[in-house]
Amino acid sequence: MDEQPASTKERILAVAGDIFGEKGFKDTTIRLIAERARVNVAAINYHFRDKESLYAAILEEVFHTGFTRFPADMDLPPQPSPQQRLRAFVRAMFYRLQSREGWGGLAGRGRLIARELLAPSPAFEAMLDRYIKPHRDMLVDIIADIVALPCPREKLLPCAISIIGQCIYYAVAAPVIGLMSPVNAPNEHNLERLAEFVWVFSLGGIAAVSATITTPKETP
Amino acid sequence: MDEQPASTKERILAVAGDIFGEKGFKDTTIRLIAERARVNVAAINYHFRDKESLYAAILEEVFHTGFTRFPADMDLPPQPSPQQRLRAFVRAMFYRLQSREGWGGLAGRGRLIARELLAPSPAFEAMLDRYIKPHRDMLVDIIADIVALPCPREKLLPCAISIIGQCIYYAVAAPVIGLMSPVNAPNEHNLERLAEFVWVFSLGGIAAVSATITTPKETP
DNA sequence: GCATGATTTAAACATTTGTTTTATTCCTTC
DNA sequence: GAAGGAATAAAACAAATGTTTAAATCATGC
Repeated sequence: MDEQPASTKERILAVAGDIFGEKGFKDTTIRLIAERARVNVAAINYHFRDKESLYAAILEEVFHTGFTRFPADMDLPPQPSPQQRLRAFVRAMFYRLQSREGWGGLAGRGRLIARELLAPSPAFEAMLDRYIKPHRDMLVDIIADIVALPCPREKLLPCAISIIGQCIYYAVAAPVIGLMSPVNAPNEHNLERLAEFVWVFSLGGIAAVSATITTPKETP
Repeated sequence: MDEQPASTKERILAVAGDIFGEKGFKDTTIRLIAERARVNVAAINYHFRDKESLYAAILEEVFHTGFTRFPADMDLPPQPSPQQRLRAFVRAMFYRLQSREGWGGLAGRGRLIARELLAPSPAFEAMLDRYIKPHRDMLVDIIADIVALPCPREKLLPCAISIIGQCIYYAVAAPVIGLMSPVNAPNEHNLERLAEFVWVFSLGGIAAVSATITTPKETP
């Protein structure tokens, strides 16, 4: 967590991300960041004007590194099937949210994203356009290819929400899942297994929804 | 929101739930509660010792009314099929989290639950044993009946997490879903449609997972 | 070597906020 | 109707916290 000296500014960025993720914006104090980064409180305001700007800088950094290190087409073979693309998408999402190198696992930056979903900060709205919307569109494209039927994209959006929802739920509810079912707690060891499960489950979900498109009837 | 006079204590309970849900524990100030409840600040400490005890009282009330008003077997016909029981379970979950009479919709108590998942308070742990674990077990039972194959319950737990995850995601990410896809924003009007969708999607997911149990092979 | 600007530090400031104190009012009961 | 406790109100308190100030230190270019 606390590494080599590095520059003051870098040390602040390094620890602030973890602390913001762990405690949320309001609960995070400039003084705690200063202490963990071994830096004077005023240095934070000097380098990043105020607490809110520091937070915005963190958010930008978190999204950028998360999406560049784990792109949605991560580890895909050439000419992948839409099913394979969905698997890569889900896997990347889990890595981004849960792995130590991604957004930092349980106590780290993955939780910062979860917090933003619950109560978006002004700085978050920019991330929506720059990262999240294109990412969602990519997923809808994949789903459309899996369904392989003429179908308006709006009908596919709920599928995308359900898939993303499963992934993000693991990030949001990590503490509670850990308490209630330690085996399924999202962490480095379970990552691949959980991603695989969500993928299989979602393929089934898409198939079921797809069936209601061809034959617009009630399922049992 | 601000109704008749009622008693001081009741007025505090009524507005505090909404405010805690909207802003979270730390961001909620005793003074704001006092103002909205048209009550003196000291009255809050008088009736509920301190802020944390007030919060614990709210949490207890929220879980109790949520689960009694919308039980998991809500509106079920006699001798329901396991599929129907799943539908009722999902529907009750949506009503609990999203409807005005339940945990209070977007700005209300549903968000309070979402916050607890993300960062459980000490008071929340009691709710786990009293409400959440039995509720989860009920869902696993339903899934087991749908799968209708000899299968250890641990294998079914991820299904339960995926289903609950979808429901809760709508509560957690309501603000962002509202921004990105207003049509699917969880609210009183969409409630039934969203619940129906999650139900169909989940039935498909269970079927897909079920298939991997009988024939332990890879899906495409 | 020094002068200038960037960086860091310690201290102080101003505000917010949970809580307590003390006095006053209200209500029940004898 | 008076007494006594419960409830409410206004004010004060103490701690936490984001920010600023002003001085000290460091680094760089001449």
